[in-house]
Amino acid sequence: MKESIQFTVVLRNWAEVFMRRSMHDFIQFTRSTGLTMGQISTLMRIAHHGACGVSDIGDYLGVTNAASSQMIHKMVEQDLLERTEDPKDRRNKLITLAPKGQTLVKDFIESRYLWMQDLTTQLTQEEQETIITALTALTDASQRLDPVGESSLHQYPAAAADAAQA
Amino acid sequence: MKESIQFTVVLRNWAEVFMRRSMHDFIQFTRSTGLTMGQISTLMRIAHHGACGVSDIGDYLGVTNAASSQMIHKMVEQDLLERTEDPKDRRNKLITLAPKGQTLVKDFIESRYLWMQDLTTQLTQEEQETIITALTALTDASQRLDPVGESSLHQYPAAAADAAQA
DNA sequence: CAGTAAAGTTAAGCCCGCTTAATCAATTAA
DNA sequence: TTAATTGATTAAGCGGGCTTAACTTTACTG
Repeated sequence: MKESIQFTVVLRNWAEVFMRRSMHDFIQFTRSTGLTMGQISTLMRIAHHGACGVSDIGDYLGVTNAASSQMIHKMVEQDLLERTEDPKDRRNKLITLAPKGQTLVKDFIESRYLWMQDLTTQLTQEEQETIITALTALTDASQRLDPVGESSLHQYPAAAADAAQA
Repeated sequence: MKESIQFTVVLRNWAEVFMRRSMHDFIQFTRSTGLTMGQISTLMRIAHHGACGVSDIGDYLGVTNAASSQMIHKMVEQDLLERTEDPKDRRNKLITLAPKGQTLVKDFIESRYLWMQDLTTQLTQEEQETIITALTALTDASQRLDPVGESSLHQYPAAAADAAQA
């Protein structure tokens, strides 16, 4: 059980480092873009989950439909989102990412990626390979625990690796 | 260079998974505690860096000293922070964590830890060991790139592992 | 076809974080 | 000792996010 104790400590330490750094960068990001927490989270949600309804997003954020509708209205005006009618049920609106919104999501993820890349520049080749294995396992585990069908962004497929290369 | 491409993809995927999940949990956390982004970030900052001045925190958050002072005032009233005079220079105030603030930081990190722990329950022993190695390397790299002297919370030492065990 | 339910939108108003500007206290410089 | 600087606080006011409540439109149901 010595392993278990070490495991706990390692996970806590990493959670602390990642969250502290992410919180700070996140605040900078909101200031530079003028977006709120809820708006960024909405962009991430749609990028991962695909088209959503107004109520879906409201539930996701924990606010009323009215608040969700108002937020989406502003984001459509800013060319971050697109709002179309669901042909199946014209009461529903399908909220999707506009190109500008997609770019913002990419930038948001990129800022985290760049930081982690920075961390790894000083690591040995072996350590980097270990990290590849470990993070792949964690990402896959996340996918298993919270599976999602459609996806416009989630999980860069291996085939897209070349395009993803800077 | 095939290795480099794979590395990029893995880091981006993990950054996406971690941030999306963290954003959502973070919003829930702010709602349940009634704290703002800046307040939580302030708690994390002090927990990691140690006692700060009012201006330090303002700079860190990117707001004016007035805003920082007002925020701290409220947090002191809520027993989250303590404010004392710096004996070296009585103009300075030393802002530190009150017990309640420490607990909140721990809870915040704990929520991330629990999620990651959840992810790993399904992984093999080998994979878990790989993760220990990888995250330790990343945490250490972060420490090297952003070293800090004093610390009230940062980096659970190995000796404290038993106490950290649930 | 009425009647009801569901999804969104709009409007009015509250709350609260942030800014500017003025003020106080403590330190440093002339 | 006076003047100037620095750190922090307070007050007034703006802006924006969120809520409740009323309303519109579309879909289901008896």
